[in-house]
Amino acid sequence: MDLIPETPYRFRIPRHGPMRVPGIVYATRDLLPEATGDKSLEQVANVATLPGIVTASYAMPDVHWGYGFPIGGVAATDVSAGGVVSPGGVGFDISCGVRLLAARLDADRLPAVLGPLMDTLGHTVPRGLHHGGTWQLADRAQLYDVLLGGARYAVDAGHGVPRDLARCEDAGQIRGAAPGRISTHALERGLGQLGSLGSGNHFLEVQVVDDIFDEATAAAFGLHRHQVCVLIHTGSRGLGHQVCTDYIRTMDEAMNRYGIQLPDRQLACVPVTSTAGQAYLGAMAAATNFARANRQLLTETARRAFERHTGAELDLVYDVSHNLATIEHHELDGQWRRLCVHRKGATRALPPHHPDLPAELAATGQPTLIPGTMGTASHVLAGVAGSPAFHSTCHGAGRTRSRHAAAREVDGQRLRDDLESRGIAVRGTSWRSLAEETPTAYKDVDAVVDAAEGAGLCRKVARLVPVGVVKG
DNA sequence: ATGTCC
Repeated sequence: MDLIPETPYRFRIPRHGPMRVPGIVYATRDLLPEATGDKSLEQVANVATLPGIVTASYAMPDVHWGYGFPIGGVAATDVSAGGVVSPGGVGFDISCGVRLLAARLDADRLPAVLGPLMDTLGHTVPRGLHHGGTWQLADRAQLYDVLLGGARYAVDAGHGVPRDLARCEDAGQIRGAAPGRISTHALERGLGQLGSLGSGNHFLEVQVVDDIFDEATAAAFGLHRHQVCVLIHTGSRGLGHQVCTDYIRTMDEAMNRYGIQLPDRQLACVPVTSTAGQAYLGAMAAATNFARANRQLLTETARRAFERHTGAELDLVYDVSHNLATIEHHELDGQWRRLCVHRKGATRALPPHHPDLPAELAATGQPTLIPGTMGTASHVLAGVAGSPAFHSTCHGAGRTRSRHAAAREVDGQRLRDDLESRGIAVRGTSWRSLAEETPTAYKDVDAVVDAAEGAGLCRKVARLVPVGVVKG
């Protein structure tokens, strides 16, 4: 497959075979997926065959192999031109995302309290594959309230403060949620999991602002150097996973009716305007509200731990999803089009003065949060004017090795000792899950955000480093 | 990512 370098930060996969648009990969040469094993660039080309896709099939600098679509992929389809929606373009963890909290506390106060603080977080943050959450919902009716209301419902029920909502994407509550389009099985899986972290690369970290690249924007976001922060990375748990599983099956069966032919069955999709397409988008929005309420509940758990050990309050900087499909208006060749924008392992980064931004963020552009891998830095970015890829940027470091390979090559206990010796307190769940998340299985997150900035997708605002990790 | 197989 041809991969033509166009700039130091952009490569092109020219149209070939059934591709309707080219592939565009934003990365440096060093960040491109390995030639062996990782098939993500073939996946970029496969996505370019989707009915209704416009402009290009995009990959972000953290691109790697995923289910059907690459992780780090962005694809938009034209709703009024037979454009499709695909669950594989969102991912299994619907509305997986990141929330950053800024403590009214500076790093010099940490050494005295870090151990007990991490112990409390370790004991009170539910995590791991099967674990239930902190908010035991009364019944399915209350779960419907969560699925319709998202973080807004959680705050209204006392699990947060109104200011939290001003700093959530979509004010914490995405529109169009249709809980009735979620299977009983998915509802049952979600019922006990609200306020839980999950596993894999999900984490809750205590971090310190290590570097500021744009003082004015950092100040507008509520961040300053040496400030203590909490970063929460989690999603919609078993509920979102089951929604994805259910609709992949539905669409795989329904696709023939629409005469859709694809190079990979994992791209299963239907027209946005079809019954199944509308049902998926309604279920996906409901799962998104679940994920946002989930991050709201974990915020409450973090606030209680900080209150107890430091007395410091935690202010929400921002909450953003990186696994989502949304209906958005974009101008293409001078015409405004209604597009279904899939971002899978990609983050929306609206430019300054975009109409969907709240007034207090209009001047800065959308805050975009990039969780690093365990023991490495995380980043705060902002959207920029004129960015390509429907105002999207990267979402994290991006895997370079499978979980299996990582666990084979790394000893979890030794990794923990290594992190502790570097001053990072670790509260994990199992040695194996720790080993699977070794930083050596990921790209260099600093290089990823530099490439994203170099490509004109966003700009850097602040860099944070971890001092305590609670790992799922 | 995920009750890592219905």
